[in-house]
Amino acid sequence: MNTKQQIVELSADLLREHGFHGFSYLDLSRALGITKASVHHHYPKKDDLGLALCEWTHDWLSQGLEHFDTKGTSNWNKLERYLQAAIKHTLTDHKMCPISALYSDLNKLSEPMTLALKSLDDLELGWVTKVMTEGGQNGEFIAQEDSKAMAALFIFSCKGALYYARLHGQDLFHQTMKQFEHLLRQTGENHEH
Amino acid sequence: MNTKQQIVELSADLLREHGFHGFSYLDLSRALGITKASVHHHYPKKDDLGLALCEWTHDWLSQGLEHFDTKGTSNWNKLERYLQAAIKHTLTDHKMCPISALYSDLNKLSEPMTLALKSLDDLELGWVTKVMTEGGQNGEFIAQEDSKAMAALFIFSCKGALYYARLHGQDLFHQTMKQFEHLLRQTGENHEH
DNA sequence: GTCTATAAATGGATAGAC
DNA sequence: GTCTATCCATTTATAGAC
Repeated sequence: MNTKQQIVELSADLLREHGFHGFSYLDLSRALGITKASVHHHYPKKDDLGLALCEWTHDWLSQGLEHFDTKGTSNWNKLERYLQAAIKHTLTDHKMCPISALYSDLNKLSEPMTLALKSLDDLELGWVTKVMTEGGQNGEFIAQEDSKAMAALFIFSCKGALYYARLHGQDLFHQTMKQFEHLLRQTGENHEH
Repeated sequence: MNTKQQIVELSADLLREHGFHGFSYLDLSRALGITKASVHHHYPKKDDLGLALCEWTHDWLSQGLEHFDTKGTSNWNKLERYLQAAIKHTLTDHKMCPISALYSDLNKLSEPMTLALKSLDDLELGWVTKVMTEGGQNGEFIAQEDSKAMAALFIFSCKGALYYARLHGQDLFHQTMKQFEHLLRQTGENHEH
């Protein structure tokens, strides 16, 4: 792998651990065994690196969604796969979702990065909306007049619960999403594994 | 108002606009017309200031919750008052919730501040849980096996929607919380104003 | 592509005079 | 309580040699 790719991969890790303003060119140079000036050669401004990270996140998210979307599974199962990925990523590997990581620095991001972030949201929100719509139509979920709002409810609950889990423990995450499932599927039963 | 109080009040504003690491002693000194050294005299370390901000937020939150809690109103009305305050604060005045602002910097906060933040969460979550429990018992809301999980769902939805509203517009906030209301109250009707 | 060297700015913090 | 002066570390960024 060439240096430029290594820089993005490493930055993606550091982004998810510390946020965009939580790592520096010095951190990158030390980890890669090169100098700061060399990092600047590949990404002159940190904003260039930031845009590359948005592209990286776009690919990361697309691949994830495609994987959750496997043909032949129920719509609820798609959401469960999303949640399982979130659990592994955040609760096990202790990394933030890269979108949440970028949101942490929202007020200091450049306009191009802000726009890129918005389009990442749209990708994620669009996917969950589609799942909600289909699940509502085939009777898996309760009927929804506004699938996008239900999708937002799901995403906010999941990401909020992941944030709080860092201070309040993992149980709160599981209980919150179990509650969401109950509301969405209108069943008193827990889901099967 | 003495200087020490002025510093906290101003810091609380800056916290809600830029996060805890998004403002500096220089910002404070310039706005107050004194030097950095004078600010340090009142709060030697920034962590001291941070703990004072947690206290300030505790008071701010307590007063808010007490206000929403007026006797004789329905439990749903209490949640509506909470939402109205969130709307005014964030969508109108363009300030973050101070708890969310502190969460933005979670990975860089000192341990005392992290503990203080957790206790702020507990205060808020406890209040909403009580409202959910009472509303469930008197038939206002759907029956809940886990009021705390429902409270968490409400808080995460509200705060997530406020975050996203900064990029995606206010409609997403209103639609999301309308969807939550529908799930909680099991009615197809919109709420009266 | 990588290096040395350096610039310019910022942020937190302290010593000591008034 | 406030000031001047200063320190030290960090971060982003550039010039120019190899």
